[in-house]
Amino acid sequence: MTHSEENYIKAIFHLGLEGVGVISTNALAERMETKPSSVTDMMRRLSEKGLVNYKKYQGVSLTDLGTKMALSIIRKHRLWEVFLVEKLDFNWDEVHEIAEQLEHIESEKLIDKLDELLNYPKFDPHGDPIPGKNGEFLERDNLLLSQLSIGSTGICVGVKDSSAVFLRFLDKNKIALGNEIKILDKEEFDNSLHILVDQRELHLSQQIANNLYVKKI
Amino acid sequence: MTHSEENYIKAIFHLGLEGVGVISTNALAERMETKPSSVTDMMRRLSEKGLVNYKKYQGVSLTDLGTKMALSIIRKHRLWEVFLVEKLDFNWDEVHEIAEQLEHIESEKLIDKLDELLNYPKFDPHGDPIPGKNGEFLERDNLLLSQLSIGSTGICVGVKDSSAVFLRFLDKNKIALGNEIKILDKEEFDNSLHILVDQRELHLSQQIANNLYVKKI
DNA sequence: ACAAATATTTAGATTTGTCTAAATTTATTA
DNA sequence: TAATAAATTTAGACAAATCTAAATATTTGT
Repeated sequence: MTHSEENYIKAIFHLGLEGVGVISTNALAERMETKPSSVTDMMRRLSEKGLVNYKKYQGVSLTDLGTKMALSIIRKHRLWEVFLVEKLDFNWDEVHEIAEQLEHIESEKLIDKLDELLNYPKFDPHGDPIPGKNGEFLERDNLLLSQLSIGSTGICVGVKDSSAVFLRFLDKNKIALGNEIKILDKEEFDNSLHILVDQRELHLSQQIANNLYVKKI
Repeated sequence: MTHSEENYIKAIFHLGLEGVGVISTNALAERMETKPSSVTDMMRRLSEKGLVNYKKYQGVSLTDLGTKMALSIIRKHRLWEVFLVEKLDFNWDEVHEIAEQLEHIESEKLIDKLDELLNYPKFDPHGDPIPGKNGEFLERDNLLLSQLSIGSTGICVGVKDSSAVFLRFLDKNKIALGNEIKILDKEEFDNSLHILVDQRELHLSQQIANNLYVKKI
């Protein structure tokens, strides 16, 4: 597998998790920041290798083999992210780009050893679950902070948007994974929230609340 | 820089250290396991980028910029090798191939942090010196075990051949970097050696002795 | 259900890195 | 030093991954 092929496989997997239904050439092109014609070419190649189901004009999906590959790449990506944060002291907003490169390193043993060094983590620094060595993959509950009702409390377990800007916003406001967040009030007008986190009262826009995963307690 | 370009730069640097004089297209082709015509193409490209001095039929050498690049890649390679051995418990015969991939990861900060994690090592697991962040590069004394005279003692400081077969031979015979080796006798016929290492008497062929670097004491 | 809009694919070109075969230059040696 | 051998470069081709522009298919709206 080339790096490019791996990146397409990963993108198809992520689109599959997000949206429902088939994945269109255009959607994939947008995700890959490339042109639809390039996607068509690549789909033909991946289809020949048995990694995707592709029929002209019918959209694309991963085969079992393709899904296995995707999980392997995502496992590598997320383990490397944990390594960067836990062992090399990177901030969670700096690790994505480096992990994008490291995820393509080929060595089963390397990943197993890394997993061991990190003590078999189940989640990456953004709260995303790390697929197991044999492809086990438990999706996290996708309850968003914006879905909690007034008065209830949740533990922050992940971010939906893991862009550096969003992560730095959370840092600035001292909101971290593991924090308890209580919904004090909700504005009817814009659905913004008044919350209590760590003894502090904060005001969060709906957009922020839409990008924080919580576990209700 | 593409991976391929980096590999050529590295190969030119290593050939420069080994042999004397200019580096020929054929020598580089052999080292890169490719065809001379491919080398010619690549030399033109690297020359345009200012990384090598290249004139048709005149051989090639690195520019200052090319040398800086080579040292940076070698630094990354060797730091990753230390990481694999020290932190992930790999044997010294398993790390080269993985480091060949890792050396192409782009992130200055990553390498600085790795250097720090490993406590600023000066040598890799094979005893090769690790270039500094600013391009400092001290070549190791290149005294070979085969050059020691009878009765003298040296500390094993490196291997010239770092192929897995040779490294496993050393493991099998419990010869490791740091060991003291005393030359007990030398056979005139084949220049093989009788040595004392770690209280044990061993018999080494000249070929083995030609691939072990020592520091005389 | 047909025309217009949208999505997708095809055709043909480009870049990188490679190859083989042919041409050319440099080195050797008789 | 001239011919032969060896080394090197050129020419032309190919695969991967991309692009633009044109052609084709599908979807939508009236």
